[in-house]
Amino acid sequence: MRTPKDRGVPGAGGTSTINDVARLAGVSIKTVSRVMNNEPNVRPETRQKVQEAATLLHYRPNLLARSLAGSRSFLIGLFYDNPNAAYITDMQRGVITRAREQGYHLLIEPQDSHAPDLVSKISSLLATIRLDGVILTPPLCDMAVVLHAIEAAGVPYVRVSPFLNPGRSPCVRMDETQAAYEMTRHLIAMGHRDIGFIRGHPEHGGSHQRYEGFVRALRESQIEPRPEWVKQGYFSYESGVEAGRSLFAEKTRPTAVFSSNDYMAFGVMASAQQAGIRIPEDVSITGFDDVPGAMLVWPHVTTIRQPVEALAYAAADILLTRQEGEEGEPAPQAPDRLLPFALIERQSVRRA
Amino acid sequence: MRTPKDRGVPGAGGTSTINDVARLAGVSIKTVSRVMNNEPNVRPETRQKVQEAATLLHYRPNLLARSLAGSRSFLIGLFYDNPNAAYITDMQRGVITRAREQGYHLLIEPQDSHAPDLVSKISSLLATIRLDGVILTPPLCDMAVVLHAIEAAGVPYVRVSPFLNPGRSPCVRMDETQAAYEMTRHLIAMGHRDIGFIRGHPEHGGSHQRYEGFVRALRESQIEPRPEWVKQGYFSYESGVEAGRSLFAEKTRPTAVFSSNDYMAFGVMASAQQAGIRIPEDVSITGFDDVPGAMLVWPHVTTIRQPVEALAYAAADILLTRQEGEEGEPAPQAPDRLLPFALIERQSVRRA
DNA sequence: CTGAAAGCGCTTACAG
DNA sequence: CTGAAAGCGCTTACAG
Repeated sequence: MRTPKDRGVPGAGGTSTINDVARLAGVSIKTVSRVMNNEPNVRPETRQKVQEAATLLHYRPNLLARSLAGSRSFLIGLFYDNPNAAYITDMQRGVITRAREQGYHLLIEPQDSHAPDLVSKISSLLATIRLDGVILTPPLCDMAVVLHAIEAAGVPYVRVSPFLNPGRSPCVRMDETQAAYEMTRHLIAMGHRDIGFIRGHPEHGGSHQRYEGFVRALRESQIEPRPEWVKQGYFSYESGVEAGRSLFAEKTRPTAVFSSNDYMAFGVMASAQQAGIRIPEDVSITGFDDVPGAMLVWPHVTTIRQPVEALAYAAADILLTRQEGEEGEPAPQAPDRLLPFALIERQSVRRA
Repeated sequence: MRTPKDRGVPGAGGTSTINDVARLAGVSIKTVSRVMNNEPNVRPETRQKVQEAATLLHYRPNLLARSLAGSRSFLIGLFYDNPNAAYITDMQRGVITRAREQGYHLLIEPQDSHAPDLVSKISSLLATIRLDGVILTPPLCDMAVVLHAIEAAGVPYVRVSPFLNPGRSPCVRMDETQAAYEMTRHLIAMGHRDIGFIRGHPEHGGSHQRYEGFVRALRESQIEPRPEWVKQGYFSYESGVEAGRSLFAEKTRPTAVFSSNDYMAFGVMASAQQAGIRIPEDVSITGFDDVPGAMLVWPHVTTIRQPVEALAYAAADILLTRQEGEEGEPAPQAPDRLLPFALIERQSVRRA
């Protein structure tokens, strides 16, 4: 008779434990622990003996036990509230790629940023399961209450593309302002001076940065943005349709429209089509993000490629590198990591 | 001086433990455990005392400790190898929705189904972290070696849309054959008799079922499928372009093309456009899946809506319901759950 | 209805 | 270079 969960013979179907390995190798469990964690101060022969025993028994350290006894859980949490499937899967892929290099796993925690109990949910989660780090994307990364809850729980976190509170935590980002600036410069270089703009969701920091880059490029060319050509959108296809309708109903029409993201650009294109406005013959369209759909619509959309997966990888890297580092100070003010974007020219823009 | 990880005063910033609650409530930790797990046999007053103490201390049972001591980890794993972002996020959403109802969390484990060490990776993962259940999607759910590894680890699993080995595990699915059958019937009802077909990736069971439904509907109307109108695709946009080119290069052209998924349908549409073939005037197109892009391309694609999120919810439900159930027998041969699909008519089909 | 003891599988802090 | 002891925060199996 053994414990209720009968593990049977070590290595035979059931899982073997550190005790099984220690016994087989003829050492203490502490030595097995040292070997498994690649700690120094183990005689080479001893190390090998242990490794052989571990291999023989198919031994894998139990993550849960390591977590409870030690100071690491080997779990990273990804918090988000974003309906863009491509963005989410790219983020996940980037984080997992880096996490796996170090034996970490990813817990995904989609959150409703408008839920009244958002903070208590996060606090509760963090108390229930000790995460070694959390990655935050917009708009959660700009919510002070969220940051506060995570800080209160003492969990390290990295923010992706934050807007508010720079310096409050390590961050990864691309230069959204510069990207919008360059896109606008591109339109101007193509001969456009009458350019409309569809703003993104006001709760997303990127929306403001993109607008800022747009205005900066315009003014640099002595063009004043015309308020009637700047429409508010919410990053959704539908909001793009509506913004497009409103824009194309103005007395005079711009020759180009810069949408703060691709989905809205698709909406603008649909509204143009309904109004009998041809793209790019009558009006040029540009987007932002380079989602897969940008190659699906016709004409294909000129846009900015966000390095989402690379941002995610970098965010995980900050978390895990610090983890491995000295216990001491949290690395001398880790500077934000800035990743490059790319302007992708396709068929939705033509010379004015 | 306390332990190295100084938790400070219970409830003040740090996390409180079952001991803190027991002390404050004046009971044993076993009683606290009973209350937290909603077990019977606790006097109402005792229960209340404990609950008050727990609330006061912001007590949350440590998931890792529960896992190690008990038989549950409160962790579900989702294994997949699928590039379709919408499918993945829908799956995740469905699983998480159900999992949260019971305090469970989701670990995502994308896998390369062609990796030579796939099985050892899965075995290793399962030994490292005791999951309470695993959900498998195509093509992983049809790989015998994968099923074997999970069974060897003694972890319950549910398969989504499996093709092979029916009855080997609980499954959730929609009737893919019937869906393809109905789509084909729809085309026939619209006057089409010359119908082409783009097959899906041969490693995905659905590919064969969809083709089978197509052929069945055709034969039922005394139409024999023409081999030169059946092209092999691989579920990707590019493979759709290629299949479309090949199809439209045949001496005679079908009046409709049924693609085994939407992305290939988009590719077929692109190849048609390049060949100067109008949709739906010259040829009707249908897809399968109803990905967001189906509403982005023009004309919008008539397709089959898969209940992905509902399938995921159902899969998690099977896992968690069994979890809660009797320890004894694994529920008398849980029947597969069959979920309804929907045929979505849009603009890519017209009467022949 | 309640609790004391043992133990889950590891790591920590220490001693040698 | 190695190990014995204690403990992480819970649940299990019992006893009363």
